[in-house]
Amino acid sequence: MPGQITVSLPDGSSRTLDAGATAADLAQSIGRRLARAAVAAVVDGAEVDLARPLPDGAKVEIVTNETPAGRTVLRHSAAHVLAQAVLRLWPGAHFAIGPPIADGFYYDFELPGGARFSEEDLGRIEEEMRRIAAEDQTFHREEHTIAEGLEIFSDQPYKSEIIRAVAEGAAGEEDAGELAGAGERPVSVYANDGGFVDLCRGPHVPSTGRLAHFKLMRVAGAYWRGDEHRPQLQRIYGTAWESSAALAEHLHRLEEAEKRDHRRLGVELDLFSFPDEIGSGLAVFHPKGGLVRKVMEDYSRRRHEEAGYSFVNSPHITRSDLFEISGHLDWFADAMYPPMELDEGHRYYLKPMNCPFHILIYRSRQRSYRELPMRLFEFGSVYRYEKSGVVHGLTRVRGMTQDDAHIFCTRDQMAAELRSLLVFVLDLLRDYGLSDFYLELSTRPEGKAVGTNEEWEEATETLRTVASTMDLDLVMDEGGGAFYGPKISVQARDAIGRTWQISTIQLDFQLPQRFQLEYVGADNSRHRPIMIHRALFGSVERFFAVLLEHYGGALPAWLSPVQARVLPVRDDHEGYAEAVADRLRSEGLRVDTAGASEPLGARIRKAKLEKLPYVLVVGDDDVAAGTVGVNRRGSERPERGVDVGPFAAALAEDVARRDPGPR
RNA sequence: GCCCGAGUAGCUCAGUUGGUCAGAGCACCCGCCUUGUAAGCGGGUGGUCGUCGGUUCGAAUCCGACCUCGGGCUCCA
Repeated sequence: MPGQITVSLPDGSSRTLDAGATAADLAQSIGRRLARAAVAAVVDGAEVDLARPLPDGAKVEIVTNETPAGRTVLRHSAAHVLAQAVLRLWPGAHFAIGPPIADGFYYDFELPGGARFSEEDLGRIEEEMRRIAAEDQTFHREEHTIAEGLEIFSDQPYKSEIIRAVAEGAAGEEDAGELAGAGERPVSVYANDGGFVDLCRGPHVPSTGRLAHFKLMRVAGAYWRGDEHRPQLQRIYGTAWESSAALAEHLHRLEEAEKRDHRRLGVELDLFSFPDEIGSGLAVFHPKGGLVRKVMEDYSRRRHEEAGYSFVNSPHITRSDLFEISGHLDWFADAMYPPMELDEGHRYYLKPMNCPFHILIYRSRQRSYRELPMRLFEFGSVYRYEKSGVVHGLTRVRGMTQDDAHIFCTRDQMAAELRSLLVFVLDLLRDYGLSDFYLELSTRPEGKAVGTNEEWEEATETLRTVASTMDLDLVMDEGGGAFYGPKISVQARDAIGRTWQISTIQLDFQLPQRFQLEYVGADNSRHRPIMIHRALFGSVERFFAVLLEHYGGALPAWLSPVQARVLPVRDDHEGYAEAVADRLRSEGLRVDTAGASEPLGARIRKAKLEKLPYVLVVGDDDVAAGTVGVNRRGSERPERGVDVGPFAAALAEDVARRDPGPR
């Protein structure tokens, strides 16, 4: 029928509309609720504004605000409004890029006269954003030529730079969200009724009035194009959601995440601290934290022993010669503590890595192919002079202990060795309670690497092949390898879905050459081994932090510093409480008692705040019957009259099996 | 390293414009209470207000430098 178009919907149905109808009209024709929730549309596979007229025969999908794609549109639009607000408040400000990100958005600015945002400015900016939202300004999309684009943004150096990058076909991925399509008029901009124009590919919500549930979170510095040699801009982070409930839920999640922050739990549970007197990024572990570490390490040692590793030890400090040979002083020096001058000009360095030491152990005598693979393991403490701004709790420190091992093997052995290693890694991590993994392959860091292209290619391909057999997602990290070789890292998602880099496995053809390592083969001639560097925890400190956050401080019984506390109801039950504690200790359990100087409720509360797996209460009935009252972490109500012997045996069994509960 | 912010008792925090502003709760110590599943009562110890310097008659409060921490950027186990 002339004057009408027909479009098809995702459910296979089709609808007929007047010619010139937009995606908004389509949504409206389907239902008011859909129209209200609609923020954009996907027309024949491309995301477009709701105001775009639909071509006849198009496949159309309405994007609603509560979907991931819809939230992205909301957030991109909110970033746009943020920029509009800032330019209203600071006339002459320059704005750079403002993309949506996970849970929110940001925008980078440069204020006139070198002015800087402070946290207090966020309130004013947010107010201005609300005003713009209240004005319900329409977003108008326009497409321009390069020349027109440069004219529109003639007073905006960062926008101009992006447009010129498009013109030269050199637009990076970062810019992609900022620009437009192809063809003669590749510069797409969005203009608001208020006279504000931003470079943007879109789509945007139809008007600013659709944005209501947003909040500015923080202000931070950020280098232009992520390059520390370029100007530093001011970045404002915000979050935006489709409803106030979704926003509130997001803020609540942030609060919950804060409660399981390992730095906070470290203080609350008396596990570790960072005394100022020692210096930034250098932790001390208190008795309870030290005990958790010991349990972690003991189990790791046991597993390594079973997996055919040999245990070695090496000093924390070495003469510079070692790191000259290894190449660390050429490639890693800026992450090393400066040297100590000793013994008439000899320079000594704290070690930032263990590998050269293990290499010297290998090289201490002639090796036969019969000894390979040789797996040398050490809990090796290393020191790295991290830049002051990057130190962060136990996850980024200046002194750490790696569960480090170096495997020396033949080229023929390396694929099988890597494969069994990956299985070993994942199996071990699962025993500590992590179960959701993916792999990352880091390739040659251009300009910061030793070795030939062929060697890197072979090493990288070997890792890729092995990784691809693991039935896990594999993502690329171009240029993220170590200076001597590519690496696979194991990333784990924790209980609330955050990802952490845990293990790293690096394949190295370089250090064996630099140290001229050899083994005598079956053919009676000398060959060069290759090396695998691997740390499964990454560092004991970081892994400790990850586990603390994963469990929210409620460590499973096998890792818990105190597995059960016995509480006598009255003074006269203390003897029995001690007897119960001793009975449990005889099963190898870690148990303490808390006498009746405080009311039972108060002692229960303290034990709960310490997140102990079990609190055992003993009173008259228990003394008479040889039982305990069991208050198990995570269970609704306590269980009375439990026989001590079976309880002790069951708990000991849970510990032996590294049972993950109770939480 | 860079940008923003913060450092007041072991912890969490109050301290208006510089002048009894050195405080509270928890923790800790001492008493009393003798308790059946998340805070019993009373008393007490404890801080040169991150450090050093400056402004001032007078600084926790204003200024500067440094240290440490937090949020980011860059970097990374």
